[in-house]
Formats: sequence, C-alpha cells, structure tokens
Amino acid sequence: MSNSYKILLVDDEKDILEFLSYNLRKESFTVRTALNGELAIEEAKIFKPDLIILDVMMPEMDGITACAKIREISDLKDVLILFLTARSEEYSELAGFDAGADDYVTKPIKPKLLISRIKALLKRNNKKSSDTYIKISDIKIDKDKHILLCGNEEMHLAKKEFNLLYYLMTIPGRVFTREEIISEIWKDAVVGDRTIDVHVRKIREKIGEHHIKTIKGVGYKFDI
Amino acid sequence: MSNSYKILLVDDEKDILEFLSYNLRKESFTVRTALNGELAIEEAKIFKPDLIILDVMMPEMDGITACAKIREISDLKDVLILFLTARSEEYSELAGFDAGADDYVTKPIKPKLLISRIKALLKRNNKKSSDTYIKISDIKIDKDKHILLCGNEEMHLAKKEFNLLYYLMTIPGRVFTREEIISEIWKDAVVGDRTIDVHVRKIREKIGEHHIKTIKGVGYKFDI
DNA sequence: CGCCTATGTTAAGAAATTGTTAAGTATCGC
DNA sequence: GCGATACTTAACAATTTCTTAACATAGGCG
Repeated sequence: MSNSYKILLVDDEKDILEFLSYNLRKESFTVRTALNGELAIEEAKIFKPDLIILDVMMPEMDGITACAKIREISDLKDVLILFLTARSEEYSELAGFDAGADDYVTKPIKPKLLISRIKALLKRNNKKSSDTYIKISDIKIDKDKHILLCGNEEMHLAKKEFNLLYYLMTIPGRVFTREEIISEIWKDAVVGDRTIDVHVRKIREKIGEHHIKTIKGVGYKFDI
Repeated sequence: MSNSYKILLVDDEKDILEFLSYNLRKESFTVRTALNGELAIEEAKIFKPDLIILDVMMPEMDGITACAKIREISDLKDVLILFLTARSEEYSELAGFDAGADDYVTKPIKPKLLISRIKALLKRNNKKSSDTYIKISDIKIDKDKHILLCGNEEMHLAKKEFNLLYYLMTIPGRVFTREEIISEIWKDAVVGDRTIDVHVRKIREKIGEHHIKTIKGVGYKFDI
C-alpha cells in the first residue's frame, strides 16, 4: 500500500518522460504523462493526480502558465505541483513559487533525489490535511507545533494541559463531562478526583479565567 | 586560475584518451587517464578529480558500474561524472542518470562541444545547489554538500547530528516525536533512550542552545 | 444557618522525562 | 591495522510534569 499515489508527469521531451516514468514506477507510483501544458490540464481533470511534475520550459504552454491554470480549477487547486527547472533558469524558482508550486527540483535530475523530494512532499501534505490548528477569538492553538498563542504572547503548556485545552477547543461551547475528559486524556489510567481541577486551574492561570467554564455537576467547556 | 580543475579520463581506447587529453590540456585542465573502470576508481581515490569522464562501453567494468561504485565512495560521491556514449546506445542515457551521472555526451566526440559541456558542468556545480538547502535565520544547511553555516562560521556536524538537524529543519516549528526521529534517522535499528538526547546536546553545543526546543513528553522542534 | 456536595486552591513529593558525563564500542580513512 | 572520529550506552543528575492530599470555598436546600 505504501505508494498508491498518482503522479502526472509533464515534459516535452519523451526521453525524460520515459526516464522518470521508469524510476517512479519502480517506486510503485501510478504514473501518467503529458507532452505539454494543455494536455496536462485535460489529463489532470480526469486522472486527478496527487502530484503533478511540470517542466518549466515547454513549447506551447510553459510550466508556470500551466501551473497557474491548474490552480484555477477548483478540483485541482490542492494538487501538489513540483517544477523541473534547468539550473540556469534562476528566475523560475521565484516565478514558480509565485505561481503556486510546492517544490522544485533542478536538472539534471537525479532520480533518488527526486523521489525523496516527492515522498517528502506527499508526506508533508498528508499531515497538513489533518488540521491541527484551532483559532478561537484571541486563542490560537497548534498541535503540530505545540504552540499556544494567547493574543500575541506564546504560552507554554505541559503535555496534559495542552491536550486537555486542545480537546475542549475542538468543539467550543460544548460541555465535556469529566468521564469524557478522563477517557480522552488519561485513556485507561485511573486518577483521583482533583486531578482534572488542578490541570484546569493551571490552564486558567495561563490563558485567563473566563475561557474555561465550569458547569457544576456536568463538566467543563471552552468559551470565548 | 581559470582552469585548475582536475579531470580523470576513462576509456579503453588509447587513441581517444590521447585525443581528449590533448584537447583538455589545451584548455589548461589537469588531466589524468585510466584504461578501465577498476583503475579509474583507484586513480580517483588518489587524484580526487573534479570531474570524471567515463566511457560507457568498456571491457572489465563498464562505465555505469564504475559510476555506481564511485558514488558509493563517500569521498567521491560529489564528484561530477560525465558519460561518453555511442549514439546507438540509447539505453545508456537512462541507466547512466540512474547510476548518478551528471551529464552525457554522445560519440563521435566534438572537442569544442565536449569542452563547453564540461565548463557548464563545472560552473553549475560551483553554484550552491538549492535543492537540499534550508536557511532559517542565521542557520544555513546544505544536505548535498554536508555543510552547516552558523552565521558565517562553518560548523562541522557528524553524520547523525547533521541528519537529525536537517530533519528537524525540514519543517521548522513542527514538533517531531522521538518515534518519528528514530524511524527517520535510525531506520529500523534499535537504539537506547538517551541516544537522541546525546546527539541533541552535541548539536546545541555547536549551533546554540535556543534553536532546538524540547517539548517534554512530546519531542523536539527546531525554532528560530 | 447548618449540612451536603461539587469544585477550587495550594504545596509537597512522586513519577516521568530529559540532560550530562564519561567510558566503551564501532567505524572510517589512511 | 592503527589512530582518530563517531556513535551508543549506562549511570546518575537535573528538571519538569503530574498527582495527591488536605483544606478552602461556593452554592443549593431544608
């Protein structure tokens, strides 16, 4: 299952298409190819690739134009795009990123390098999709970075505090019972009655009293 | 100083060696020659050329095999390699790039063309390859060249330290768990609990304490 | 008000995690 | 094979985090 990712390869040189296809298929990617930007767009609509590899220099429609057009298609606006550029075309790096490229690799292409970049890109993209960022009024929390911003000030929360606050913030306004909180944060472990209170207190100390409300006899909720 | 570059020429035909040597020396390259792949590797270890020109078709050890072997030698893994191929040997282009070639020139050889390709290759190589280059505030790291610049000072990191720092820098700010780090840097090997800490300590010693943050119970992250 | 229950507060120390050091082991380059 | 460098480990120190227990407070209710 490791690589069922679909890749659309776009280059005007058949040799390069073959060379790269061979190397990508060896890594068990599903590969299709297109000889220019226009064909690439048509193919992409049907194929719905995870990643498009675009040569910057192509006749008819160059890679940057193609990239910009792809980004306009709502079905494809989130597809990953990787540029291939000759090393001399210094401009293309900037223009390419500007057009919405996710990465670029310079020629001559080293297959191993290209593949590792592709894998990194796909991996990175997977993680982005599992949204770990929540912003509610002046509180911003980012699980990936383990950062809590309170206004502009960065606060440090210990792991349990952080997880607890993050959990409450997943559904602002909703009351979470003590049982729910315990089974989420402590899993199977058995902890005393006052443990949650102490953690809540520490969070309140850091982000302000009003954000976490106690509903007596029911539980806690995060509120603006 | 224009050409103090060292070139190692490898071909089984003495005529070609002489012909090319003459032309390259005329351009004031320093040239040495070898008659087959095995001798080439021995010579390369001592001569440490900037560029190796390899004939693909050779008895004993062909150019592609030689190229792959050269890439395995850590001292030589960054050396430029240019293939000479007969036009009919279409396959060699693909296999050659796969083996880690930087360029190829087809026979019959036109000296002027070859020399311009060589110069382009050397020039290109001089430029910082941005492919695996990450710069964050005063820390610059280049994986291809295994260089770490801290401000303007070049630091030496051992391989594990380097890979670890590079990995953390691929997504600055993001927390990487110990499991992630181990599976990335140590692959399948089993290492003790304190191994990561020791490496982190050594990195901190070299680039400063504040760049790598510990999130207790979660992992490490690279920060400005 | 007095009683009861649920939650708040505090500080102490237990537990968990990471830092540090030094020494042993492995690996690399010559 | 040797010397040097790199890597890992283990023991212990330092630090942070977590939990607990004891007590305080608040509010509902008769």
